[in-house]
Amino acid sequence: MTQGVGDLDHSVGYALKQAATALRVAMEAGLRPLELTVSQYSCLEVLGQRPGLSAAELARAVFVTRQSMHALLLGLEERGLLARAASAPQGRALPTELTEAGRAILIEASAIVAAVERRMTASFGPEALRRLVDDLAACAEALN
Amino acid sequence: MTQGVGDLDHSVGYALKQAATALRVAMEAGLRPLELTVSQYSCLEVLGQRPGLSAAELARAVFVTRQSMHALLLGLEERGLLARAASAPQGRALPTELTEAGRAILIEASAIVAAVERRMTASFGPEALRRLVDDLAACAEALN
DNA sequence: GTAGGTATGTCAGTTTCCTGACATGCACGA
DNA sequence: TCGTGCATGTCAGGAAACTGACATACCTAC
Repeated sequence: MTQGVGDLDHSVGYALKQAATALRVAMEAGLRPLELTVSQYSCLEVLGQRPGLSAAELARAVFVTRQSMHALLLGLEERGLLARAASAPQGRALPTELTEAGRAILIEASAIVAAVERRMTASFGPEALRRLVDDLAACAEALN
Repeated sequence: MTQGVGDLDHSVGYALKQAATALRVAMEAGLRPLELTVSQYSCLEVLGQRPGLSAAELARAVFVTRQSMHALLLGLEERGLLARAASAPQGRALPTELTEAGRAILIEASAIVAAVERRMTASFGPEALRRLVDDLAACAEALN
């Protein structure tokens, strides 16, 4: 079992990196007019679907450290796109929510990202698409 | 067509990011004993399969800018893992090749990464695996 | 032959994310 | 009650990637 990775054209890892990079680049390009980075958009999207999340919970959902999320939140709060509770209802966690401006820009951004995803998977049928999502989730699950 | 992304559990983009992140984390952990970053390993792996590539070609294969690849190559060359031609046979491109030490560490690293990939796709049959790779390649293709 | 376009190597500066560290608030058991 | 452990928020420093810029080498068209 000391075999190597083998031809990159048949490596799952390489294909995964290739697809993820292409998606990130396309999202960056699409979101640039809104002056949103992919991380910032991800933060808004998660917050739109799960209002009241703390910075640490957001960080886990967006796959960054809570330190990075902290800086991200400062920027978005400065732009008036979200608001953080001034004091913690319980524990230290500060619930965060989108402002009206945040919801507005999220609608635009989410439409842009949805269009990118549709372009990426235009050749997939609904069943193949669902299977791909499930397979990717299984990959992540197997490594955690 | 101004619909948003929708539930993240059913979003291809989110699943892709999740899987790619899990893979990157697992690779970082596996490669740490060799004191190799994922980018450094990727560089060695590509170079092992396609000797003589230039820095710019390597950069494209590894999905980084040629500036980043330049810094990467300096580090790997300093460690004696690869050697770059002193002058260009034609044009400005400097062919790069692995040294004996580079080939040796690549064998170790490639085995580690292959093990991670196997762990990630342990629940997949050969056909499902090939289909996943093809689907990911199609995703990348559709965005480029 | 010369000008324009493209590809490469390299330097510099900036951004973004990370690791490390510390303080605070809560839960649990001795 | 008190100490231990854990999660969170935050500050500081460093590593890794990026963009912008410039010089060089080739290739094409005029």
